[in-house]
Amino acid sequence: MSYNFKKVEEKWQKKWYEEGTFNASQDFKNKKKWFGLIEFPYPSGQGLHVGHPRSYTALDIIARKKRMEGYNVLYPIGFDAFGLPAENYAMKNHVHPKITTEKNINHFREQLKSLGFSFDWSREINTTDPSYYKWTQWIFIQLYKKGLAYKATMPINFCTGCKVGLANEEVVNGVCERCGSPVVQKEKSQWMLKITEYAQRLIDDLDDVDFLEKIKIQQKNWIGRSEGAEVNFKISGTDDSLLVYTTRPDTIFGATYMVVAPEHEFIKKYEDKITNLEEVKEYKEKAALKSDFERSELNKEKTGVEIKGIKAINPLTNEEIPIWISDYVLITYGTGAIMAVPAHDTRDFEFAKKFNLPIKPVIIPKDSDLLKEVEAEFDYNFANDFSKISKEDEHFKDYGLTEAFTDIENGIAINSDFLNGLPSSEAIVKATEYIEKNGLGKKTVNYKLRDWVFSRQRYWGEPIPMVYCEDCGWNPISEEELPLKLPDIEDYEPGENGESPLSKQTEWIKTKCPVCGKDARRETDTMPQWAGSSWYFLRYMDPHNDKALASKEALEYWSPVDWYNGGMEHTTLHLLYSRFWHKFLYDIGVVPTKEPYKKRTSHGMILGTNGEKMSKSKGNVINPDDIVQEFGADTFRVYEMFMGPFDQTAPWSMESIRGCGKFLDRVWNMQEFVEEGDTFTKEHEIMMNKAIKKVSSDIEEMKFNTSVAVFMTMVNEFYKDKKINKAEYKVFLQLLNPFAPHMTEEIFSKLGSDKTINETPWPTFDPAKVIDDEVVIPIQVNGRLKSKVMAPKDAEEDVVKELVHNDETIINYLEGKTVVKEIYVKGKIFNIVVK
RNA sequence: GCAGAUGUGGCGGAACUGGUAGACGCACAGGACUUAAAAUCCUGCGGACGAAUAAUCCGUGCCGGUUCGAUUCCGGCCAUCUGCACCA
Repeated sequence: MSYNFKKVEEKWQKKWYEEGTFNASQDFKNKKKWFGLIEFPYPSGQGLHVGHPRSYTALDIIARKKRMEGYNVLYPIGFDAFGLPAENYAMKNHVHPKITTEKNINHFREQLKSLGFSFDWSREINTTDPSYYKWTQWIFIQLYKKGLAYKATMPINFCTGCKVGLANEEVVNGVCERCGSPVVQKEKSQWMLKITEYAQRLIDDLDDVDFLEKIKIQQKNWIGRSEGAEVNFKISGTDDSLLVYTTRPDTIFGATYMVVAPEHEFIKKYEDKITNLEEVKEYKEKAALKSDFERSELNKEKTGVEIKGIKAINPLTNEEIPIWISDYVLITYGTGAIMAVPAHDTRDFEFAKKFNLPIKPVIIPKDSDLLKEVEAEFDYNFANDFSKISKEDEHFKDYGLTEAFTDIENGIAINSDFLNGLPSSEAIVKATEYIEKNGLGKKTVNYKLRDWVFSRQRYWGEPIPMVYCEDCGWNPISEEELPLKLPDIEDYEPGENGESPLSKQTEWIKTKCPVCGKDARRETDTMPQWAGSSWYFLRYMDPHNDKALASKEALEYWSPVDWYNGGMEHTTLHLLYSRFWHKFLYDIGVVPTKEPYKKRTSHGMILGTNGEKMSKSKGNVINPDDIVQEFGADTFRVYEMFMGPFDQTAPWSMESIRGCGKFLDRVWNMQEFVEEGDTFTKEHEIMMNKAIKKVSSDIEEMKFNTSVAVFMTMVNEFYKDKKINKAEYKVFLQLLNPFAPHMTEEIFSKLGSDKTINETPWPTFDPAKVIDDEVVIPIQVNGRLKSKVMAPKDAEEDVVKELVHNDETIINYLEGKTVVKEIYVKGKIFNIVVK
């Protein structure tokens, strides 16, 4: 009786998808809800990747279990369909992206259905559908109205060969991914979203959600909060000053020069005073020509030019110090200018070495001999005479000044007047107080996070619903006009100088100003791919609503997403962007929760059989269709869950998947010897209870691989004496159902049941029956296993002790030795310490 | 450089809050069935020394520590992977 997976899988899929078995009920009042979410795919021409089902199967298992536990489950699916590949394909083959997208979606849908996922297909969404992106545009307008969307001139990646703006992922090692020409930065006026306004809340609210710790850490690192101070350095001979940001105000006494970024306005301001203006301007221009890649290239020599003719004054030492221009200072961070403390900053140290600038130590390691000497003499200013410190000087070694000393944990201030003798952490506080008290500057917080560049010079994206009028400036179109539909075009080539293809659609661009009614023009840039995915989970709650992005009632009931699984590669962009949008929607009263996702987990990547990342060029791509064809969906699902820990990478193995197929065949063939019986047999009772306990908790902890191992062990047990009864078989099938839904439903119905497994409650276990009455107690001597005895599970020490001392191996072993100590851990172990 | 993760048989991997290391699967070997092969079923399978399923020793990246007992805890290294990266 061999198993025909093709027939069985088709039968059940037809039943599920035609009858809408998994459509989430609209019962908003009487049932607990559970909303499970996976990252909706981009429908690429290559079809589904074997990596997609890993995540989808995992949450499908959880969703199926939750249904059996009585939850009203929402497990939806959709397509994130705007994006580059469709547009590039259109350029090459002159096929409208709409057509390729539709074709690809149809293919994906078939593939997903062939795997038996319990998605609610009645709620399928598509980000390129105008009824969907109407609300993406609506959210943008709300952001604009609250001042969170603004225009700014920002550099774009521009390919000198294709004359087109490129996305970051299209720039590989500084050249264009397609033609290999160098990529330069080109200034362009673009829409920006003020995500920085939410930086602090995006950090703080991580405390309230259940995300994997590594996800929280990555998000925090990305946001990059740092505390420090802004300090003014006077420009010598003027009332003006240069503002810097520092996280180490305790090192100001060691600031021996300053540096401004090439783009800093300072240069323009002092043009007439700078005596080497030509040289400075030349440096500035050279820096502008460098790409981001070149500028941040590793191990590169520092470059810079001194700005001659003006000096700054260190506010604490009152010494005149030089000002330099260098591209190691970034205009985008802090104030675009720094005070350089070469003794205690690695980059400043390198720069000072190269240009022979003074290096003045103001911190000393707390365990150095020199510190003891200094303390004994009560003279923290001993080194003010720098001529004494040279490479030959013994003291120099103690300073560790062959490199910058940056350790904040282990530093003591010296050469720093009122800070002398303080550990760095205290010195920071005291220095900051001093700065504020004396009007030199103030305490500040900085973030690495930049505002979100929201414009793309592309066709296949949501049009930005903004209009420019000569008199009124930028204004959003009226909300009644939404959606602003993407016009159908035939020429997908970019416009002049990397403009969007829409810039050539003269008729579409022409419009009236929404404020004054005069002739005006539309924005031709479109939104980035991240836009549609920043709120899609909300649309699932009420996907067909044309009055709002979702009804209040639906949002109240389904929010937040209970469990969101996705890849680590989306931790810093998609996950952060969607949290930002959600917080904004919360602020304007659209959504009821501060955070969109209660819980976030991640899956590991599936590698090729050679242990490398799957890629066409390496020829190690596994096509899911071939796998389903050869082994069936159930085997595919079981294998992907069995292959290793869910959150870690795992290589594909054709041999191992065969093993999973064999296991399912054995499950099927148990029908040949199943006996009548409506309770567990005595011999299987403990095993069944243990299995229910283990599988139930494994699923919640995503330890699917060990659940599959439990199933295999059980089957081996049933085969030992070819003994299983109907009650045992049924519970076994219920537990296995989330993993292998088709086969288990089929056997279940053949065993004679008026319900499908999907309609039965999840099995429960009896806590009293998960421990054997008799347990094996290992006996160790000096921590090494020597023998074992059987004992009742709650046996007291004296009982076990007697058993142990009657054990022949142990008697032999203890001969001629002295027992020092005996340790018994109830039901676990007996250890004898001997001499 | 910073942050995070990982390191256990030939391979993928188990091991609860410190308590029998190697569950389960793959590969491999032997056997049963078969004219034969495939499939299936049964058995073995970390290493050393053994005829041995007798005893002993070694063994969870390396070195050391705590403990009756360490894959697990602590300190110090090494290697690999993934993010980020001149963030002052």
